[in-house]
Amino acid sequence: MVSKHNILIVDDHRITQSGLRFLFGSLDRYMVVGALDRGATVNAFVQSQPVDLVILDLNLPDVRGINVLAEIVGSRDMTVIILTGETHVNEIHSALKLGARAIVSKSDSLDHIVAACDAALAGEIYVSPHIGEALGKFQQPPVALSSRQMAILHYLAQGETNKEIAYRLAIAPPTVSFHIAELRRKLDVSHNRKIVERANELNLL
Amino acid sequence: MVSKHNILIVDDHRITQSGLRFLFGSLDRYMVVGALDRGATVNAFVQSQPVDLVILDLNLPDVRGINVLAEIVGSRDMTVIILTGETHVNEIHSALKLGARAIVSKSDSLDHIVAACDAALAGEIYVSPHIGEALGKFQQPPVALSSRQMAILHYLAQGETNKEIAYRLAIAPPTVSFHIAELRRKLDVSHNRKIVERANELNLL
DNA sequence: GGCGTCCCCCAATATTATTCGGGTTGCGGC
DNA sequence: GCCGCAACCCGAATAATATTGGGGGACGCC
Repeated sequence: MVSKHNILIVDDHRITQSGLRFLFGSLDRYMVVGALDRGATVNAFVQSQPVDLVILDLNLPDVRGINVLAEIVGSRDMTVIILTGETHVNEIHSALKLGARAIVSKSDSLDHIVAACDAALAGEIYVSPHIGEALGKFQQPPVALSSRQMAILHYLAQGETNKEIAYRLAIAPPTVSFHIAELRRKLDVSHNRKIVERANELNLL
Repeated sequence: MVSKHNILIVDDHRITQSGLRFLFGSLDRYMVVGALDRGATVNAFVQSQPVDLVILDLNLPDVRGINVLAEIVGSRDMTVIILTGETHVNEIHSALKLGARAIVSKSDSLDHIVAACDAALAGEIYVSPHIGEALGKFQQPPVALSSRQMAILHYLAQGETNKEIAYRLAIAPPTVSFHIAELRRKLDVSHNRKIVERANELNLL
């Protein structure tokens, strides 16, 4: 290998940065050229110097990691992989859709992290076993809500009363109740007070 | 220093484990004797071999880190410090109350982690700047709920109806409504549907 | 077209929640 | 003791919400 791959680390945990630096320090084919703890600074960095691979945490203090991804991906010849602590299924789907080339959990072994980098740079898509398992558990809940039901769920989550929702949607209050009853049925809960909670569990919000 | 301090790491992020191993490997006075990623295995470990210092993550996959702390602290001559990713104020207070000797954020620099270990072993209590700042922001708003209000809030959070709550507490439904109105007033929300949400924000649950 | 299905809507009615006026208890201070 | 105060409780009237039953429109399909 004639030249090393330049790696940029984006993670607010200093200890994680340190661990990654140590890890890649032991590998000849990689070189860490920077480590950032804020999402807002990433774009400037990748435009100021060549970066081949970005290792991005989804959980940053200032910006949602997913937004950083959206901002930098595709702008130049650069591969982005996600290294995430908690596993939020819909964020992972979004990341892949946006063009992330690999997803690894911080709970995965170091071997998996390296494997993800190698695979991503080779043009493959890599999802670690830990993440894959989590994705498997969440196989599409077959709860399909109509647009009306979705809208009402949305307002419900804001804590609005039926009357307010009725006013907003320009329908009669009993109609709101009707849709809420449908939500209760589809979400399989007994009380209205549990609907929002359940919807959050299912990532319907 | 005649002997090294034995450190046990408890953190589900392998990369963090690795970073800590690397960090303490560069310090003569410390030695990492183990790294666990499950809370359930901690107790067995500390009883099987001498451990001077436990570095504990609060966010573990199986058990709440705070419970692990409660289980192991005081059982023997052992110091526990908390190394946490997200900063949940009430958990931090609980941890200190339970006997944790230091709190450090994963976002803190490595120097702070080492400082926390040194201070904790010296008998001091150490709270990192990052954590201290977060604690400062949250200066408890003085929302004091009566025991009745607390009980009703609890059932409310379970999604029960007024009638059910009335039955459980053996009081009349209108009385439940009365208490709920008090909760609305004290929590400063306009709708019942926001009470639980607000209570969670204020860590009243 | 005719049929089935799904989503949407509403009025009348039943159920639940809230407000209001009023009462009890317990507790610290004058 | 007596006052004020706060927390607690209730019944009856009122307001809000849920359910039921019925109907309309859009779509796909034979």
